[in-house]
Amino acid sequence: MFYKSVEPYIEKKSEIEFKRNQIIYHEGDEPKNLYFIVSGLVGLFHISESGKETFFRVFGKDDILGHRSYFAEEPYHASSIALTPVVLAVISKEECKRICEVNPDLIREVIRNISQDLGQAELRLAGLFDKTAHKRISESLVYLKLKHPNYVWTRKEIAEYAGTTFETVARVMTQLEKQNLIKKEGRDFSIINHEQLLSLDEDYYS
Amino acid sequence: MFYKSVEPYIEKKSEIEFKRNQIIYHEGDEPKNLYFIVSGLVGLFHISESGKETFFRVFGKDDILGHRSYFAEEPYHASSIALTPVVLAVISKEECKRICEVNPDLIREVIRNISQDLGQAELRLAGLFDKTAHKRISESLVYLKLKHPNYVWTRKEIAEYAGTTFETVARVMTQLEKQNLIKKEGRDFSIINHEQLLSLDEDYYS
DNA sequence: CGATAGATTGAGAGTTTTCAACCGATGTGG
DNA sequence: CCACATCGGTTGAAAACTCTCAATCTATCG
Repeated sequence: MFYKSVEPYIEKKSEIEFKRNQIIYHEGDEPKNLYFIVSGLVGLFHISESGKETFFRVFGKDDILGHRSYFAEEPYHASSIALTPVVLAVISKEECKRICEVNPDLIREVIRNISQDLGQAELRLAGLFDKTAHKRISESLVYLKLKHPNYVWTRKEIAEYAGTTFETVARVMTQLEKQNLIKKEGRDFSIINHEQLLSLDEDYYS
Repeated sequence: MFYKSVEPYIEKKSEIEFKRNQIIYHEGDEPKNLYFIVSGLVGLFHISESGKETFFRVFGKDDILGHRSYFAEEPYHASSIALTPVVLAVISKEECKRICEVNPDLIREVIRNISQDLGQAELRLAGLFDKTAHKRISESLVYLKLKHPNYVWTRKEIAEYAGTTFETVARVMTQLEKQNLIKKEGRDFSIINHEQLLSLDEDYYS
């Protein structure tokens, strides 16, 4: 959505390609560019001291990337990794500054987007404290699958999004399949009943 | 910090007062105003279905309030509550829009602020998944106490910030006092050794 | 000084993690 | 095109951390 509204204003455009699992930028680095996704899927991950990974956000076609650190004027707090082969449009900080000045819409868009992400992050925070792993996993399955139906999410990615371990994800998915709420298909899965999956009471044990 | 840079541009100014524990706005409400804190302390809390509360953010003098929802164009995702007696300057959405147009600095300030908060929220998310309650509590003690040294934080508030229960906070604080890292003073406490408190190994059990 | 909100401490329960072993899918080189 | 290597997934059992519930204590304030 972003890229389309900014593209006309770009003067110096360049594109880069990344293979699956390649790192686009590292946690701790100073942001030098803004990126827009031309094609592919990108995940934003944080790795803690103990080595545990957390999956913060997913980005898809036309999404902007690296904007939080750029506008926060901070180093990256997490690393962006290509989940599929990815093509990015790169825009330098200087160019971005210029575009923001001639086209205030970009900044309006970005501030709305970041504000929404902040709300979402805080509600996830509350959920991590409040909800069982079972519920968080159900919600993550719906969120991730709806957002990118064609990508095959690994148990590990789901776990890192939901804030749990891949073993727990596997267990919960087995249980959800027995309840006919999802269907495992190889390593992929599909959702049979969205509403029930989200309104889960989970006092069901087979 | 915000209020000072915006004040000169305000045409219609009005102030409201709140007593301790009064609710400034409710989760779910549609934002109609922006608020600036003239004096006092405000907490942003979310209450989940099960009744568990989470403490998202603190606001103090000159901070802006209600901005996330305003810029996200969403209803409030949490409630703002006066932690002390509070005086707020109220600015209508219309006025805010006008100010943003004549004074682009406000929006630059806000986007930086929200971006930093998003980073912080996501790192808390990662910490909730990764760190022990003990460590999260130590960090919360430092954060809250440094930010507002004169406010007497309750165990409940600390717990809701750290993502744990007040009983666990009480236990950890007792332990930290035995290690001479903090000192309990009535219901208040002071920090004796910041660095050690943050670099805690916690394999220490007395 | 009594009332009340907040704090402490103990013991037991429960979810989730951890560690470990094993299984199955997928993809590649011979 | 098969065989094997590898990555991802499943399942079990035990351990661990934190929560919950409950009883008791203590600041603080009218």
